[in-house]
Amino acid sequence: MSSSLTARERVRAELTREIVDVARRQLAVDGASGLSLRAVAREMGMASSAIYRYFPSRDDLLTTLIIDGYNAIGEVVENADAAVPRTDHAGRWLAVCHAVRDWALAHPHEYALLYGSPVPGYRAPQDTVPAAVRDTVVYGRIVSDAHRAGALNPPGEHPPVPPSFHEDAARLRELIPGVPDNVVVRGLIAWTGLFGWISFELFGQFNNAILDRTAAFEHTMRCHAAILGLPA
Amino acid sequence: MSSSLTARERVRAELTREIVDVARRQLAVDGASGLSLRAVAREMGMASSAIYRYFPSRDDLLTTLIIDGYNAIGEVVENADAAVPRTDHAGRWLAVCHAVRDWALAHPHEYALLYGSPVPGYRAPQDTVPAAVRDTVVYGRIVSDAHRAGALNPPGEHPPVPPSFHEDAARLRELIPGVPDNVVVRGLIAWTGLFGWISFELFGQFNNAILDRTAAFEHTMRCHAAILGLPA
DNA sequence: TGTACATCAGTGAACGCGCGTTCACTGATGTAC
DNA sequence: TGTACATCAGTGAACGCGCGTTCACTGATGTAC
Repeated sequence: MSSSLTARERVRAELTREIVDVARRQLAVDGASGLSLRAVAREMGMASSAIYRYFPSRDDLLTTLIIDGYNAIGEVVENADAAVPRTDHAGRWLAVCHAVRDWALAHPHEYALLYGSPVPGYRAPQDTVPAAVRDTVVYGRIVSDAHRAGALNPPGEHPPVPPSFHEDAARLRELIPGVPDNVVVRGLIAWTGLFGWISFELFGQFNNAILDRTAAFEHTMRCHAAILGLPA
Repeated sequence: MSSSLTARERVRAELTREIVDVARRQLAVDGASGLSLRAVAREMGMASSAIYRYFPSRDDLLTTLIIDGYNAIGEVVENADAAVPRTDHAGRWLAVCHAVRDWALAHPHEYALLYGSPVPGYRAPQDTVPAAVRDTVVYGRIVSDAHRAGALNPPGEHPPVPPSFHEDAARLRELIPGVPDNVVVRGLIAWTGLFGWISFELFGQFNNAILDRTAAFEHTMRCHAAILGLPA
């Protein structure tokens, strides 16, 4: 119960949250390498050394931002999926695609922190893993739901699966239960294709090449659904 | 003719090259944000101000590194393509895929500079464009060669093409001449899938998920070829 | 309810570091006659 | 071939800035009796 917290504890929780908020705002403006404890302290009107009462180092603050970011994407994806009828698998896939892209366009630097080049000198601790797979679980569930509904039939030829991929596919089935190897690959293709697209769009590779990106994205993700074998 | 250069000009050209080499080595170790003119000067045993006789600013040096990087990828891709018989279109595609990935694994920080998060505060000038599309031209040629050979038939359903994507597809046909819209999309999917994969692998998204990455990559790119409709 | 002590938040100065860029200057290389 | 002048490369000091982190200290909040 929150009323059982002492005044000190409540202030501490509040200030911790505020530090993270300020840091996130600076991240949004300057990018990860522009994030500095001193700047955060300055904006909060406190001594730079005071931050160390809340975060033992800059890297810990970064870790918090990363976990928050993954959770933000995870939440947005979960909500998008939940808003579509369970049996409309293609619709669910399209909804989550748009959700990720919209979030990325609204938070480009946060997206870059999660899916772009690693921050030099920073080693992500294992704590980020649960948050990092939160969205992935949703993609996997959509595909395996479709498979369980019996309507999943990826078109075209399927090259023979090499033995060692068979092992990796087995591991990936923790996220997409029950589907055969050729569906796992198509899932991988959709997954890397979704984020490959967004990264290309955000990082400038589509400049001078694709103008109506929303339309091109929508169409491309529809094609991914067709390639996955999701009934339209 | 190089013998017509004065001694001064020859030394200047040599030193310029050496500065770029040292900078590239530092980039490889510390990443883009760790690249500093002072460190380059230190390693070359000259005053930091001397660098300014060769590059007007740090950004200009970065631009040179970026252009060199795109050219390195372009060359590697061109060579890989050239080593495969012209009519083996799937083989050509697989060869260029491996070429890009091998280069990226060997030069992770350079790859990140080209395809990762934008360097904060750096605006890429228009000069980088010709080098940046050098590899893309090769992918486009493989697909349009296959199309011209009459053997290109992307399997599965093709969602209706929205009008504004039709316009973008027309622009993209400068790189993949002659192919219909549905092939353009599949080309986009293969392209974003290739780089999406490599970025995921390099930036850590495959940790704890895919172990034999070379096998998984090979298989996935084979599937991309099948999806494109390249005869195996 | 009041007092004594422990815990904690926040301060401000300091350490030690690195950076990009400018500027007046020296000395060597190239050019024109 | 030799001299006078212009061009250029490289120096070293300086400007002005920012950073992460540590440390001894003050003063307020919480706890135990």
